[in-house]
Amino acid sequence: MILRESALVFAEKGFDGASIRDVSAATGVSVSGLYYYFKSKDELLFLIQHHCFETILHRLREDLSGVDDPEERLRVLVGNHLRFFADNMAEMKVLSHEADVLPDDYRSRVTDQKREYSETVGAALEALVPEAEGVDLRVATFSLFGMMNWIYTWYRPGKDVPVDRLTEQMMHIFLHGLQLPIRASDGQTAVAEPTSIWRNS
Amino acid sequence: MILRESALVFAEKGFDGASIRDVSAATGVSVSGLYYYFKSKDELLFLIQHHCFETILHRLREDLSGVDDPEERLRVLVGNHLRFFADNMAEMKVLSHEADVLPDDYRSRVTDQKREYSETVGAALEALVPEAEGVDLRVATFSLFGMMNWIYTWYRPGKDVPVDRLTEQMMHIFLHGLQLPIRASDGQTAVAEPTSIWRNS
DNA sequence: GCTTCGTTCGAACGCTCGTCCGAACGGTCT
DNA sequence: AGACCGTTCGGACGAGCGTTCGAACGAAGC
Repeated sequence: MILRESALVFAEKGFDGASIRDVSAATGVSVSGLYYYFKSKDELLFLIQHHCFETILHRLREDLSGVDDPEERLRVLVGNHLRFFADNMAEMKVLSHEADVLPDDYRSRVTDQKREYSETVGAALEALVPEAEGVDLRVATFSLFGMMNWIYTWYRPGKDVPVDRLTEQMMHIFLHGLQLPIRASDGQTAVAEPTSIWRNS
Repeated sequence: MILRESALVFAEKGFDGASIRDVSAATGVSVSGLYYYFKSKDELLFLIQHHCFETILHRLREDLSGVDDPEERLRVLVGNHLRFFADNMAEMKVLSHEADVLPDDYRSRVTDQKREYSETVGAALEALVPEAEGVDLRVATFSLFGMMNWIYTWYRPGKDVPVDRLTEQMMHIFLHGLQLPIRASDGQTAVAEPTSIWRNS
């Protein structure tokens, strides 16, 4: 598939750093042949990103349907995200890196997908910690995304822990942390109040 | 300062996407004037990255000296990282994005700095959870880095929570998570064993 | 056999890229 | 005054960029 090969090239050299001729060499399709399939280099990038989000959103809706428990929903979500990431590292690197390179019309369509995705995550989180009024949901959401998305910089499938364990571990960090005892202000150890730092004031 | 203005340009357009003429326009220095200060575009990028790491490493060593408590060391580390990030969003975006664009000789020097930095973090973490043999330190370390580094995609100084609170919140997530009760396998709630998922087998 | 259609390509277009050259500037020394 | 020096610049260089055009292909329909 041309999209996949192109994604590899863009992931390695960056979108601007890779030339159409690089893509041509990698895919075996002539330069003008590429322009038969895509009407511009921008559209090629858009198609990669759009197809990627389409797939991940599709799978997410499928796997989430019928799952009601908030924590379980989050687990499904993280598992899905990490599995897709690990299976499509090149595409996801392109997705993370070249988010704002596209001209407005293309970009807004990808942004819409991205918004739907992160709102799904936000909703799952909100369902999980509804009791904490004034929770800084934004920080929590993006911290989770940060953990997950950053793996394209270090994770090597086959050498690092498998995706299932990665999911477990990140879920654990996010829900329970390293689980050190929390020091109370009187110097003794204590269990944290769930909402201790989650209030906004 | 030329380095700072250049970083802004590179952050906005990407290193390959930005031309020397863009940098010239942003800095007010003529194109050939720039080549009086830097012998190539690559060197300009290198100087930005190198100077950035130099500063952050310098401050880190300063702030860490005399701090012995492992948890406190981690707090200093996270605080430093986030503060520097928030104060130099453009440079840090360039640092994150264009890490592997440089030719080998430049890149290896930046990689050395990066290694020193992440080993400092790794050591702090190891000191914090020494009791857990077979801890997957790698996952923990990069999850923390992910949370922190990802902020360049969403954090807006002045609009989001201040850096101090951000530090607090990320520390809390990383050490204690959202603090939901952990379900034991018999269906009752229970307190997690600190090392529960941190063993490797 | 001839035409049409979807597909593929080599070669060229105009343009922008990173880099370099030679001249010009304002000081400071003799 | 003249010579030198660090600094700055306009303008040019070849290379490579994204994109386009017209020709060539094999298969399908008449």
